[in-house]
Amino acid sequence: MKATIYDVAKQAGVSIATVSKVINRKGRISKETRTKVLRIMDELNYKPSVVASALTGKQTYTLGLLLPDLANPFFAEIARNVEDHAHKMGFSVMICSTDNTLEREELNISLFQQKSVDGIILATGVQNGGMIKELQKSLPMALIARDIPTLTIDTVLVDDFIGGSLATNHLIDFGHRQIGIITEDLIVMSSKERTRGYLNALESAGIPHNPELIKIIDFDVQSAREAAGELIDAHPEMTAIFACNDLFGAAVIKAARERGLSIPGDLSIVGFDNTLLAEIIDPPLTTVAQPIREMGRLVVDLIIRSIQEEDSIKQRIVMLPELVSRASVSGPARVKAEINQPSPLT
Amino acid sequence: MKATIYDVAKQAGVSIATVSKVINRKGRISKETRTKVLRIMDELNYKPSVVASALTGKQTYTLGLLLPDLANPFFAEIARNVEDHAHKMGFSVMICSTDNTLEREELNISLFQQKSVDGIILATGVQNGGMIKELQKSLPMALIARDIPTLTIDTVLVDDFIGGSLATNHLIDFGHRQIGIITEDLIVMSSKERTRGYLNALESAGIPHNPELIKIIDFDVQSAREAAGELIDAHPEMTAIFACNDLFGAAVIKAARERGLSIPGDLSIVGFDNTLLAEIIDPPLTTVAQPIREMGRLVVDLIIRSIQEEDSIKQRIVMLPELVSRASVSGPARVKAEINQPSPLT
DNA sequence: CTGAAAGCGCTTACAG
DNA sequence: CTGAAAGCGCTTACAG
Repeated sequence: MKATIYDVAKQAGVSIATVSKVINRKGRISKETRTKVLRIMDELNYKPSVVASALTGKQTYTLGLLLPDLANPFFAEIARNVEDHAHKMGFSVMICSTDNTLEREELNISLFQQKSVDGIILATGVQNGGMIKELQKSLPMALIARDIPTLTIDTVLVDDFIGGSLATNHLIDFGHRQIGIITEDLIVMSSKERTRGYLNALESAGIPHNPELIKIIDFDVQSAREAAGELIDAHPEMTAIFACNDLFGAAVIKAARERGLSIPGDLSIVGFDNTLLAEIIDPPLTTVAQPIREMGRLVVDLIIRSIQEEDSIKQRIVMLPELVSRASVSGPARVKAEINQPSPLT
Repeated sequence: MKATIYDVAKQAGVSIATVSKVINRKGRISKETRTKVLRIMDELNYKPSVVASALTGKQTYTLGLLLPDLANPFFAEIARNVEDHAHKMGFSVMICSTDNTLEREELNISLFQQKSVDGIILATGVQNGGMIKELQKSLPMALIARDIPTLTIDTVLVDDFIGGSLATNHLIDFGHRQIGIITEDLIVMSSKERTRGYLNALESAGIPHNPELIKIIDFDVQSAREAAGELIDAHPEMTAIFACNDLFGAAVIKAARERGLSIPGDLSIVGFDNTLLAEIIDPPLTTVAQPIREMGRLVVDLIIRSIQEEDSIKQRIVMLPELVSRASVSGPARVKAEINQPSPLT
């Protein structure tokens, strides 16, 4: 029913080799037969089978993308941008969510292999560097928004340490001294770095850090909300929270409001990622922006290069995050009050 | 380098036909050779090539999913659930965003065909029923969260008319009479139906509807916010808005807050979809829930059935939406005031 | 410039 | 129960 290369060849009165050549613009073909073959292909609505040509040693022109959870806005935006640029480069993308379990990760990678994807992009937190190292020999891989420093592998990510500093300094600049942080498990590299950035910013500002102000939680909105609540209840002196992603930021807003706190009046909040969420939420969330679009474009470029060139030089592209100032941060109430009072010194 | 069926056959001292049979559990194979082959397969870490077996007339075990925008939380959640159930059934899924343009839609469908996907799930608003009808002959298709009533095609969607009524009646029950609506272009079936539900609810309650309270806009958050602003500014008598999706609902909240209105005190809002957004936002958004998880499961089941059975009976599954009551709705201020005043009659 | 033939890694009758 | 052979729809040397 669907036309094959044989149908085209027969109709055009040439061999399938010739048809193949005009499809792939390879070898020398006379203009006449080329146009004729092209015309027949069009008439028959012939589309070469990717699976057949893949079997002959060519590519499948599909990429695998592994991420923790497609329903998470940050990863959904990553996926969208990877997808867009991949399409532009002639690749489709197969997407799998792993919920960060090693089991689903291995399963899906093995699936990708069976389906002969040309390369795999990982946005997921495998700690299993050994496995990846092994796989990498036979299949191009790249990391996005993740880091496995021990591996020679194409990587594009944001400097999370700087991001954490940026967020914390912003708060410090506004006069905050008691700053809480809510972060994911520190085995996740990006969380660890953001937390390091937070600690470093405090230290640089000469603010002693209080370990009790650090909450490490699982990645789900509910725990974020509870953690924020506990933090707020236990530390009335705390005037600001750095939430290590926008989802957590939203959760902090909720917890604060439930306790009758106004934002930013009673509690300032800065998030991370600059997803749709930060924009849409009320108050709009001040956050550290990852250049998601650009990052998506870059991983795709890296992996395609590594697909097309044997032994391409691996790169590690570190983007600099930027603070996007919105409405969830102000000076702490105490400071405000001081400012409003006529200073005794004037 | 990667082991093939030949390697396994040689190692096991059998023919490739035999290996194939043990892989596919077909034909009669002695227990001994089966275990032997299985052992060798394991030793060689052999995984059958899906592309080779696909070429032999079998399936590719991949599904295509076409949606307007993966970065939109509603569709991201659809994608996640489709993906999950597809994996459970042994299928991978290739995802493409179309931004609802016909051009990208056709392009991506054609791509899916070249890659020999086993079936296509459409969550996208093609009006091009003719094309789909044609394609359907050669390739199983199913619709999710979309409707093309003129087509005999597997479909699972929510009853948008009832959804619209539910939302509006909820508002009416709370005493609202001047209810605005913000909806996408009415050529999108679901929007049209939700709006019909809204009108019908008003009519049933004997409330004359005011055409000026209906805002039809493009699908983007910015226009939603502007539209909400205009509605609020022009109609101080309006006490509630039905936003045809949660994203719009969030935009309405913003617009209202910008104007110093309190929610739900001054303005009640109900959304649609019950995405993560509705939960995370402040105030939590009362909304009409689509059973996204269930819907994802069902389309996958439908399309797989239609892949496996020639001429399967097409189904159209209409789920009933449910109102999820949260904090964005209360009685209108006027009514509240009356309630609070000692009634002159007592 | 064009074509015959082998081969990619499987599956599927068919024969034994 | 097992295997030889053809075929799926292409591409790629190689010959002419």
